[in-house]
Amino acid sequence: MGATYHQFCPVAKAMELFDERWTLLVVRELVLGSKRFNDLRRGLPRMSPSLLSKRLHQLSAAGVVERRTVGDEVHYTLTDAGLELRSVVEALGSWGARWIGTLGDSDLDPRLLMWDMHRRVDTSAVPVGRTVVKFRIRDVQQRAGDWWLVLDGHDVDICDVDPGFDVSLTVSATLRGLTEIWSGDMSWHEALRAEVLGISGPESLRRGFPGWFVLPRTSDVRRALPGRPSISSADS
Amino acid sequence: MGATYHQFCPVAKAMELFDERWTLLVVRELVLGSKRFNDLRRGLPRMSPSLLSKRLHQLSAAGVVERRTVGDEVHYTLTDAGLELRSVVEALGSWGARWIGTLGDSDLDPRLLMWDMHRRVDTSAVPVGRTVVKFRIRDVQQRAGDWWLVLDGHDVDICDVDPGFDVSLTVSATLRGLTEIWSGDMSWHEALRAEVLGISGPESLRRGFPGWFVLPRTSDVRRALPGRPSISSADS
DNA sequence: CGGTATCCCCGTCGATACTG
DNA sequence: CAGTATCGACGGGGATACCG
Repeated sequence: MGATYHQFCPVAKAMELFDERWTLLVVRELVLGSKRFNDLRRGLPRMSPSLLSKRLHQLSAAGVVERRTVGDEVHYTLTDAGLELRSVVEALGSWGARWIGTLGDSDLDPRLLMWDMHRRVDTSAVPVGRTVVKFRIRDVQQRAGDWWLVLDGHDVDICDVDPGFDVSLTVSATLRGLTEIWSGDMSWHEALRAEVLGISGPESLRRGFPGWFVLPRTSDVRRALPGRPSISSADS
Repeated sequence: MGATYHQFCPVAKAMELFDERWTLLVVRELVLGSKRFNDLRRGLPRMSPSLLSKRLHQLSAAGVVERRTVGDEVHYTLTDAGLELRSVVEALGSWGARWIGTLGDSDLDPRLLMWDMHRRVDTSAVPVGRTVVKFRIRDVQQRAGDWWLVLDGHDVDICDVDPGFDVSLTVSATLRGLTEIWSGDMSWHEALRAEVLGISGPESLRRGFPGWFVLPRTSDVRRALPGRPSISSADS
């Protein structure tokens, strides 16, 4: 499959596996906890199912991934070798967060963003009972810009069609703004002040809302570049 | 050049650069200290010069590498962003050392091995004056199996043709054996006992010889796999 | 030494459809 | 849900030659 470098160096041997497109992103998804084929797909929207299938086979052959049937579900999990790739993924993520400049428009994807947000909800921080957050991504055309996050106990669902529940809170944002919050380039508070973000609903929910999410680890990485421009605030 | 993943994730953005074949190995060479085009080539024997050139351009465009003319020499050096890739290279190298099993025959390369050994000589450990070590890789055909390591002060040269100096020490080894020593799968001592290595010459030199080299960092990594089989010694 | 230029092949990947 | 099948293009990259 992957071509060999004909080198004994362990970096080269490792890269024989990981220099293939998508491979390390599949690992990233598994590190983040996705186990099922279609969940992996949601985290890798542009990847074709056949290629995902192929990569899972390769990773399995390499001893990184294990495929198991659990009840009537198929689970892909990391082996011990795979778990130790977390350090590689984190090193790359930290480097990327520090050194990659402003994202291009084509890197912004509401589906992927909402999928990532939905899986990083801290359910213990959300009020008891059902809470429904409607997201409106202002600058994305109707269909793709409306999302409903349904929180209920430990269940977190993200829908791109109206599930029909009463909406507890409505969040409006630009795609870039919400992505920059999520990336750690801007705080929720800064975004509100800059009006790339708006939250409407009962004050207690509005205040609590930012705390319902655990930002990705890379959001904490100190930026080396002037980087993805945060709101250059004259005050504060 | 490299295709985009259309993802805002910093891992994905980083991999847009590094999922291309050879790219991270070029970075590895720079991390190891090579600066000049033809030195880089020596550490990447199977890479075509045009591709190396292209990769250097790409890395330069990405802000990882800087090309400078120093006197009449051209130097490629890592920028601050590039220097921080050391953590990525080391994470990959450690993972590879732990989890990659036995090397295939096609991963063994005397040229690359001798090049790597030559640049990890601890000149302070070598006797003063000129010392010439002749290596004979037993199982490699004449031409490719004979190497001369010329040590003189801080100068270290490796030759694949007889430079004509008196030989101070002769080392004979199998290609796999010497590679395994270098990889940390076997100690010099074990190799001597197993007779995959032989050293002939004055005893003081013979005894000192192993200490003239600083093994790669990954040689210290604890193996997770039964792995590249070390000599299974009944005794110890 | 420090690269470019060229050429062409073949494999990868993307897209889409389809199946149990 | 969990994949496989098929198919075509496109361009990456290997090899080699060549240049200042």
